[in-house]
Amino acid sequence: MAEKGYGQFCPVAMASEVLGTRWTILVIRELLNGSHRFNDLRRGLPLISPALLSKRLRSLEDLGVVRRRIDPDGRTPLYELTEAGHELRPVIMSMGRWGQRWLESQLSMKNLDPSLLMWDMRRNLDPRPLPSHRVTIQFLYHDVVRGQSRWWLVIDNIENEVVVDLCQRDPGFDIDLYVVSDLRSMTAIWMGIMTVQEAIDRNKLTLTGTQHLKANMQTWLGLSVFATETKRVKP
Amino acid sequence: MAEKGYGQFCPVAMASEVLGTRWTILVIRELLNGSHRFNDLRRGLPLISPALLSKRLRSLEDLGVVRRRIDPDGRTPLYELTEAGHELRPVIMSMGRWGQRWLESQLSMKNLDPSLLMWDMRRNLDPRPLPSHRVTIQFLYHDVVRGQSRWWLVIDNIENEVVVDLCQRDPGFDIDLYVVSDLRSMTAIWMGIMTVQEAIDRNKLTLTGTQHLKANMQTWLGLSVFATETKRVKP
DNA sequence: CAGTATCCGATGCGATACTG
DNA sequence: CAGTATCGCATCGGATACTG
Repeated sequence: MAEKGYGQFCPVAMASEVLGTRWTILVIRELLNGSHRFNDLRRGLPLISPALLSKRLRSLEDLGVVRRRIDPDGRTPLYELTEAGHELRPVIMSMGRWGQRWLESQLSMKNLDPSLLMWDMRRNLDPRPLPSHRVTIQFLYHDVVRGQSRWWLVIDNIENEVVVDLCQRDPGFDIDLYVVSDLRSMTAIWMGIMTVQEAIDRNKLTLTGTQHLKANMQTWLGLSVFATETKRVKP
Repeated sequence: MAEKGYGQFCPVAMASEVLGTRWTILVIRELLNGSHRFNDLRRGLPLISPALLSKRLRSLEDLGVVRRRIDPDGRTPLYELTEAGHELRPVIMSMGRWGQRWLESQLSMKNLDPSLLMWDMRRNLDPRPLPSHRVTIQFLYHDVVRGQSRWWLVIDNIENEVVVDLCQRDPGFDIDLYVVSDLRSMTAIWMGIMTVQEAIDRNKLTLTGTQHLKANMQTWLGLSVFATETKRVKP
């Protein structure tokens, strides 16, 4: 590697020079998804080392893609996208669409991760079909090691604002719905490869609880933004 | 680097895992631009080593993005994009648009390369405003080292098909138009940062030859596909 | 919580030469 | 023309521990 660049004035070359370094695209994806704090970013990127995340954020700041601010409330830093950063959305979206269409889901299924899945669910959950009082949903992945197998989503209305909380410990509330599944199936549902109903029919998913929540799971469980993209390779 | 992956089932992560390796995006760009032969690809990627290009093509083949065929005419291999490969066009285009809008042109201008520029021009030249007989245009970059400073484009009609030839040696035909410029200015024109007329007005470009060719240069010189994208950073 | 500091190892990749 | 073979190094980034 005498020089790191491609030596080309072509905008594609320039762009892939800066976006092509490891983790960069995923850091931007997290920012686009609404993570702003250092440790929120880490949560969405469990395998990145803090040193590297820090380095990437700094480079992106130098590039004019990320702006670092101090949270007016606390004194903790916040990272947000600049206009240039927001305009990367089409890049990330087109990559995701292509990945969903053309990469074997088998590949995805090698990267199962209950923590990431639940974190995504928390983010995309659609509270509209839910009742207006507090709702607690317990997830149990029976094929996952203890300690990562049980999760609780608590959806609440606090001052007319919907708050979704994700817990790894029993929050102590009455459970409105129990969701029992294997991790693979739940991930497949999330990715749009299988519907809730199909999973139930194949005995991959068991729902126990209030009828309303059971019947509307496909709706309140907001899927991955790429779920509507049709697979073009063996699903 | 214990493992090379990101450990995420997210389609964006999967896609950037395979598209993020060095040179991959540019190899696909070249294939999208219509290069199919190994050495044509090398010409569009002067800094890649043949070993690495070979390796990338193989990976892309394994991925189902590239198909390798034997040219029926000769016995030389041809590389072409599969359907999955063609669907990467939105990814490359969005990256290019973003690069054109948000990356300082100064950066691009560090990567000036007359050979790449002429190769691009040859490819994008629009013959429609040209006369139907053979046209020869000589380019002279007065600030470029001898051996890379003079180029000839020969546009000809052979059996009702327009053929554009790029030469580094005088083809011997009468010259219909002389284009004299510095490499930086010509590249800026190509990238849509400056118009032909502006370059002439600023004494950055001199045209000598038939009136018709001079007057229509902005048209027959097909610009970079990203030239219409407006710069959002200092041009 | 939000990072830095340090170290070190794997490996990606460049350089060069060679072949069918 | 279309690659393969080989070598060796730089460097990227992972692991770990520590700090304001």
